[in-house]
Amino acid sequence: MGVFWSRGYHATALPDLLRATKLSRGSLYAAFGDKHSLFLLALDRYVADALKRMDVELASRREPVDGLRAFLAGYVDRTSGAKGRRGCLLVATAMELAGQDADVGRRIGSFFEAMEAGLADALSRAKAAGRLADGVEPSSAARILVCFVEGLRVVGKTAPTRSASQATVDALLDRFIR
Amino acid sequence: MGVFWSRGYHATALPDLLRATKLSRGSLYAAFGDKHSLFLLALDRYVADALKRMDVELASRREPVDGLRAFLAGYVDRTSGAKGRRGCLLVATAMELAGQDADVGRRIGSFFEAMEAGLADALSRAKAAGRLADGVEPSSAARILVCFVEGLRVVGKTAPTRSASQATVDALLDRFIR
DNA sequence: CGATATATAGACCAAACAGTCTTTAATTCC
DNA sequence: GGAATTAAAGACTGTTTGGTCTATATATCG
Repeated sequence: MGVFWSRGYHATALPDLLRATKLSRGSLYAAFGDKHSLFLLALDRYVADALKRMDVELASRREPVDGLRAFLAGYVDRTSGAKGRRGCLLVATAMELAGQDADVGRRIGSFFEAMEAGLADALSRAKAAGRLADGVEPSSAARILVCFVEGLRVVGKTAPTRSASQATVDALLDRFIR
Repeated sequence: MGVFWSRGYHATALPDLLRATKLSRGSLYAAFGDKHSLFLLALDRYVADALKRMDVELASRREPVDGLRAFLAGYVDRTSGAKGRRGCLLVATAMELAGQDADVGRRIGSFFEAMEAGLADALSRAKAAGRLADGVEPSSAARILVCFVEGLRVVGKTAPTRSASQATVDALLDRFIR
């Protein structure tokens, strides 16, 4: 997964995968089929990790606003400095393959849907607790946040400072939370 | 430019470029050097087009709020349906190359800076005209908008409907404008 | 211990890659 | 119209690509 993450699909060559998996050529093909199948597996793992992490951060037992803060803090962490420069397998894959590869396109689409649903849920709970600013609708705010955090990953490629990213996130949240 | 835009750097092969430029192999190398130089030229053109369009949309002679609406409407148009699926050369390049290719990284970084500066300027004018919601700071709002529109391009890869994108943009602007 | 199954290392393949060079055709210029 | 310049077409090169296959070593098991 790591090698696809760092270099993207097309730029990752078989020797890179052999080095990363410490498998021989034959064993790799016996275990995973071909490069594309292996990539799909890596992408699935990346997506599963991301969704699991989001579930923890936005867990319904904690304060929804704290959950949103934790969720966004995670993005600040992953989009600043060297981590930011490394980028995001999901966003890179969306841009590189989602338009042409249906298997990939479906995965990307359903990930965004899942993230939006999780955020909408947390936002509704925040609204029920009276913590949302006037006129904020959970569903559209969730879509805004999805776009915003994916945009953070793009801008993160220029390795902004953590404090700048954090300030941006705080300023955004400030418009939605009371 | 179009062929790099549709397929990305690594996935674009010499034959694709020959077809697109209608040049022979020799002429293409005589005119542009190598693939990488030609790509940089295409990227520069794409960036110049984007900045020029932004300057028009946010031009200081018109109402700043109208300018922001026009700017965002352009993004709605380019990130919905088939256009959305085609994606954005700049974002795709940021994800594919910005981390490893310094020439590309600089161009991406300065583009984001220029966009942020243009937006910050329009937002300050809106603030001076009393059109910004309470507590909105032009500089941080500009950073938020940069992230948001780049995120729109990512999510646009799943070809959302125009009305959904427009609603999201409206909901965001609603938090900043009065 | 000896036979069998398994996994490794890496030779090997055809195709595609970026880039060069030569040959032929089309222009331009006098 | 004929000489000189330019551009086109595509053959060619060495490398690298994803993928297969064979020979060797390692491990498993009766």
